[in-house]
Amino acid sequence: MTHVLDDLEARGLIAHSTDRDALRAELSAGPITYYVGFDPTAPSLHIGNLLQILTARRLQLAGHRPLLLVGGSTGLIGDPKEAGERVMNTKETVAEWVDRIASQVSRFVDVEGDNAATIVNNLDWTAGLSTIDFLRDIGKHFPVNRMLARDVVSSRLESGISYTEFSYVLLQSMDFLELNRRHGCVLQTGGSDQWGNITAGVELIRRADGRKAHALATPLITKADGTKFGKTESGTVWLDPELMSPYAFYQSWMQAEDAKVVEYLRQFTFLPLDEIDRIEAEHVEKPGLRGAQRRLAAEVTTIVHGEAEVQAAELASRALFGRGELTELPEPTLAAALREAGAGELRASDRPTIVDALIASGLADSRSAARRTVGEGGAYLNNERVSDPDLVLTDDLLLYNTWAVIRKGKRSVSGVAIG
RNA sequence: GGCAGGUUGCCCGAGUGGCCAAAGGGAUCUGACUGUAAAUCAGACGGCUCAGCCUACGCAGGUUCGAACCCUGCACCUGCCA
Repeated sequence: MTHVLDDLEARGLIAHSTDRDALRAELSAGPITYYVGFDPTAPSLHIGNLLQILTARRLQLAGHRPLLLVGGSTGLIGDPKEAGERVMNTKETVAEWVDRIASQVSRFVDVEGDNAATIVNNLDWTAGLSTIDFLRDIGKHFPVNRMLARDVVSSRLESGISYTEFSYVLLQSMDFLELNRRHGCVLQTGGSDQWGNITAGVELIRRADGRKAHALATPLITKADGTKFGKTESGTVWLDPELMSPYAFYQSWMQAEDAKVVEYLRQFTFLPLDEIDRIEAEHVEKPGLRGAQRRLAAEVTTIVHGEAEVQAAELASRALFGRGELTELPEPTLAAALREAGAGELRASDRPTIVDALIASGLADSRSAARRTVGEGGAYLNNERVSDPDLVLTDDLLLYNTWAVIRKGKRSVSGVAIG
C-alpha cells in the first residue's frame, strides 16, 4: 500500500514539512495523533479550509487520529495578515461561529471507530489561564527579536500591528503544546500561510518539554495566473449551503481553468491517481468537452453537499447550459433548474422589465448595473439578447406563462417566476 | 504630552479652490474570439424616477458665488522626541 506521505506528495499537497524521513518513520510506526485548526472568522468554512479538512481525512483514512481544532480563543485574537489589522468580532459572534464550524467540520471525518476524530476548542485551555502564567510558561520561550523577523510581522511594522495580533503566534503554539500534552499530538498540518505558526509550535514543544513534533503544510491553491483560488465574481466559495447554494458551488468548480483542473482533481477529490491520469488524458485530448471540470464539480460537490444535490445541480446545469431549446424543457425540469439557480419572483401586475428581472434573479446588484448590462449587450431573456432596458416581460415572452430564464453574459444564468 | 506626516471610490494610488463622480493601475463585469477554459483586443465600472438629479474624498462645523482641495475642532494611523 502506498505510504500516505507519498500519496500526499503525488497529489501535490505538500508544500513544506519538517524532517521528512523522521515524519515518514513516525507515520509508519503506527497510528499517530495530528491536528489542524480553523479559526472562526466567518459563519462558514470555505474551500481553502476544505483542502485542510480533506488532507486531515486522507491521514485519517491511513489510520491516524485527527484532532480538529476550532479556535474559540484564537478567533478572538486574530491571526495577523498582511492586509492589516483585523476587525474584532464580539465574543457572542465568535461563539456562534465556533458552533457552526465545529458541526460543519465534523461531517467530513469519522467521529467513531478506533481512530475517531475529536473536535477540540482552544478556549478550553485558555479561558482560565492567567496572564502571569501565560507569560511565564509560554512567553518565556519566544524571543521577540525572532518574532519581529517573521514575514507577516515585519511587513506590518510600517503599517502597524496591535500587541493582540502580534501575540497570536504564542496562542497557536500553545495549542500545539497543549494537544501534545493532552492527546500526544505529534503533527500539525495546515496551509502554507500557517507554516510560521506551525513551526513555532514545534519549537515550543521542543523548548518547553524537550519533545519532538512535526509540521506539514499544503501549498496555497492558486489559479493559472498565480492568484488565490477560491473566489468567484460573487466572492468566497462557501461550504455552507445557506451562504452558497449547492448549484452555485457546483458551478464554481465547473468553471475551473483547463490548466488547473487536473491539479484540483488530485487535491480536492479522493479519486485514485490512476483514474485521474485517465481523466487527464481525455482532458488533454478534448478540453472542449469539459469532462475534467464536470467530474471535479461532481466529486467535490458530493463530498460537501451529497449526491442528491449533485444530481439537482447537474440537471439544472444541463438544462440551463445545454444546447437544446429552452422551450423543449418540460416545465418541472425548467422550474427545478431555475430554483436551483436561485431564481427570484416578480408580480405580473407590476409590469416587470428586464432590468427588474436581472435584479430579482440576483444577477445584478443595482438598477444601474442591470441597465449597464443591457446596454453592453450582455442581457438575455430565454437565450435571446435583449437590447431595450424597458422591455416588459409580458406573458407571451415567458415559458409556460411563468418562467423567464435570465442570463448575464455567458456563464451566469438564473431566472424569475412571474405570477 | 510635544512635533511632523497621513486618512480619497472594491483595493492600491494621483489630485491641493471651479474644467472632479475624481488621473493611473489592479480586481470585477460585458462584448468580440471560444468550449460554462486560457490568452488577446475593445468597452464599462457610486446610486437613482438616468442626456437630469442625488450621494461621495476619516467625522463635525466654518470661510467662499463655488471645497476632496483653505480654516477650526475631533477620531484613528505612522514616524521622531519626551
